Parts: sequence; C-alpha cells; structure tokens
Amino acid sequence: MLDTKFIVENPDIVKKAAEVKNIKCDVDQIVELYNAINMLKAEYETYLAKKNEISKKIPSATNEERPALIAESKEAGEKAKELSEHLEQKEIVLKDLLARVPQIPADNVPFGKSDADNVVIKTVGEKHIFDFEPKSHYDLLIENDWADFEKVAQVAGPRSHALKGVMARLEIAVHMFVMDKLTDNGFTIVSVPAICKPESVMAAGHFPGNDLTIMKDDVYQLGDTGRSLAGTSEITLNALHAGEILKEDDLPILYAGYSSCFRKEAGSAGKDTRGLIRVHQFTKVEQFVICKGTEEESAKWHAKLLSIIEEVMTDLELPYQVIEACTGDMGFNKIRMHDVEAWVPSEEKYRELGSCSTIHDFQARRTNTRYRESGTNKVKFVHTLNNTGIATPRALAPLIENHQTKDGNVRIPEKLRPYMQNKEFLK
RNA sequence: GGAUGGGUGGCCGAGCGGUCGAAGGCGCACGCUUGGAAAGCGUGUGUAGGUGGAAGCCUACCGGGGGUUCGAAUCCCUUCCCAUCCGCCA
Repeated sequence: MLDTKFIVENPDIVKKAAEVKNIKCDVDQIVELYNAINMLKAEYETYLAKKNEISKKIPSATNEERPALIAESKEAGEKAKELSEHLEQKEIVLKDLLARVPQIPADNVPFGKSDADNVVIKTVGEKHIFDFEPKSHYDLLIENDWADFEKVAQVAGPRSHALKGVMARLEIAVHMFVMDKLTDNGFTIVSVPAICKPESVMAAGHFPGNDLTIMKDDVYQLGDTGRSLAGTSEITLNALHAGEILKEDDLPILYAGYSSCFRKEAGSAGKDTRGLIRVHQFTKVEQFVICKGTEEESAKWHAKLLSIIEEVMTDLELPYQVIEACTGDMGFNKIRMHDVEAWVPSEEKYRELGSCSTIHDFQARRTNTRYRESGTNKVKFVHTLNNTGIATPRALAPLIENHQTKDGNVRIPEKLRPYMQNKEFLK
C-alpha cells in the first residue's frame, strides 16, 4: 500500500512504477475518485456537524422547544445517512484500486521484463570439479534410500516427498545451524503457525487488490474455515505487530521465523517435477526485520540480511551467485530484491535458494504497524525486510550434489558437523 | 464443543444514555531544580481525514460489523479475540 496522498500528488511516478513492474492499475481513476470523495465527505460532514450541534442543545431546551429540535436534528441525520451511502460505495472502489498499486522500485534497480533481465552482481566460490559424472540429488536420494517420492505421491499427491534416515536429520541440522547463526546475530527465533487469515496474506502485499480470489492459484485455502496456509512465515511475522504503535527503542525487531510453508505452484506445471527443488510443502527459516522507517535503516538491514545468507552459503561450502532482480521480476510489494542462487551440478545452473527484499513501508501500511519517533514524538510507519535463512528440502539438493563423492557418499561441510553428530560423511 | 468473565488512549485503568476524546496513574516530551544524575515540581502529550496563511474549526474512532435513539464508550443483536472452568486431544 502506498500513501494515498503520494499517489494523488505524484501520479506520474506511480504510473511509471506500475509500467516497469508490468502491473495494471488505474492511477487516473484513483485521483478522480479521491477528489470526488473529498467533496462528498465535506458535504456529509456538514450535515453531521449540524446534527451534532442540535443534539447538544436538546438537554437544555424547554419542553416547548424540544420537538422542533428533535425533528431538525433527525432531518440532518437522514441527509447525512443518504450521503454516507454514496460515500461508502465510492470508498470501497477506491480502496480496491489503491490495493492494486504496486510498490515503487528503487531508482537504481535494473529495468527488465522478466527474470531473464536480472543482473548477476556477484559470483562466489569455486564450482567443484568432479573426476566422475556427478549424480543428480534425485539419484543420490533414491540410491541411498534417503527419500521416498513415489509412494508418498500416492499418499499426498504430486510434488510430495519424504526424507528418510540421515537425510531427515540433515534437514533438521541445516535449520538448527541457521537458527544458531541468526541467534548469534541478535534474531529471536519464532516458530509460527502456517495457518493464517486471508487478511494477513493480503497484508503481506504479495498480491494486488483486496480481492481474495486473486491469490487462489498460489495459496492453499482451508476449506470452509476461511483460512489459508501461508507460503512463508513472512505473512505471519509481518502481521505480528499489526495495529501497534511501537516505541523507537523497540526497533529493530529481528525475527528468525520457523515454519512450514505451502505453495500450490499452479503456474509451474511441468517445471522441476522431480526431486526436491519445487514442492508443495517445505520448511523455512526466514529472516524478518522490522526497523525504523528510514532509507538508511532499510539499506543497512538489506545488506545485513544478504550478508547472512551469503555466510550460510559459504559455511555450507556452496558455490553461489547473487543476482539483482529487475523491475519486472521483483514482485508487487518490493523496492529492491536480491536472490541468492546456489550451483546445482546436475543441472549445470544456479538455482534460487533465497530472496532478500526491501519492502519499505508497503507492508506496514497494510498492517498499520507504526512507531513513535523519540525526540519528535511523531508516529511513523516502520519498514520491513525479509530474506530466506534456509529453505528445505530445496537447499538439500545443491548441498548433497556439490558434496557428493565418487562412491555415492556425501561429505558434510565442516560447519554443519556439530549438528550431525560430528560425522564427516552422511554414511 | 459447553459455561462464565473480559476487550476503553503508548501502557494500566475509571466511566456504563447527553456536560466524554473520555477521570486518575504510568510512560513520554519540554522547563525549573542539581556540580551531574535521581527524586521533586510545573507544563504539555491519542490517531486519522477534511478545511484554513495561521491560531483554529469540523468529522470519525472506546475490539470489528449492524441496530435502537434527536443523542451511544454506555442499551440491543452479531462477530472476532483474550482469560478461566468443563469436555476432547498430540
């Protein structure tokens, strides 16, 4: 959500933002409606004021005066009610239009239409040179009986997986490892529900508009409960301080969200159907920051979140690259986004393991999360940022592929060994 | 799922049809005091929208929605949330 006044005063900036993000929104209609509503509201409030004024006189009026006053007040009230019905209709339309306005990308974000236009800004780590034909993570898992896909698909449907034995342990280990790292960096681990209300989903601002059906392709709905399964704990964490006015001293709030995540993947039929890369249910440690609403704070935390996931990549000894998402690929609610992608030998390409985003006050406006600035005592919107900490099972794919040995074993990176009974190899 | 009690400003909490944006306290800001701090004293202090050069004025908001009334924080209905007890349960 953007500030309505900002939209009305800067329609060209907003139109440009929608254009570079390939998002349709009707800025002109917003401006028009806004002005119309203001005019109507002025009239409506005049009647209300009149009604209130007369009502106030009634207690002290004489019995003779009273009936006339009551009638007069009633009339003003009825006029006001009539106008308020028109107002309400217009406001609903405006609210919906406003919710379709995307966040404005930062100035230095590369322009582009799709992920093909993203820019690689950094490549780190040597790709492992194998003196044998490296296996895909899928083959490694099957050959070692570390996972089941076929049977579990019959039970749970396609894009399902079960990790077994030491692989299940490895999954837990990487989460523990990342949670410890985040704790060391001042984050508080929060294990949050994946069940959430649709309002929370909308408040996270991944989807345009207020129309909840928009998200039906992406988000699982829990039947007649009216609730959804979150695609990320960002949704829950973002709403965790909704409606609050925090103290400046409370900030920054650093959360390491831990939860199951659910995605319908309706738009990715046929893609990554085998293995652990793209599944309907996964587990993620999410980095989430609520900070003071300034550019500097946001920029600082963006850099910090990115550095943490880079450190995770380094500690897991994964070759990776950092890309800067272009305007067309960055998503509705973001100002800036960097993806971290790990090298997957069997595919001979980098695959996204994390996505670091500066949201600015876009989510804060939707949740109405604010803080009181010390000194001025002014109430301001917070800024939010998020980045993946680690997401499994996807992260396990590059992890076991990069560290596989000729005999089909997998070497455990040193930093991970304390979480894996100090073993050097998986088997 | 059943029963009961609650949801009021940044926080706590009074009010339970008109004089209520709402006592009191805490917190916070500014000032005095002090060598400095604390304490103390004084003053100020909700959010949002509209209007105006400004002071100001108007409107809305006492969990959400609806209703009764000339008038609702206060009465009624409904819904959500919280607490406790009972039931069920990993």
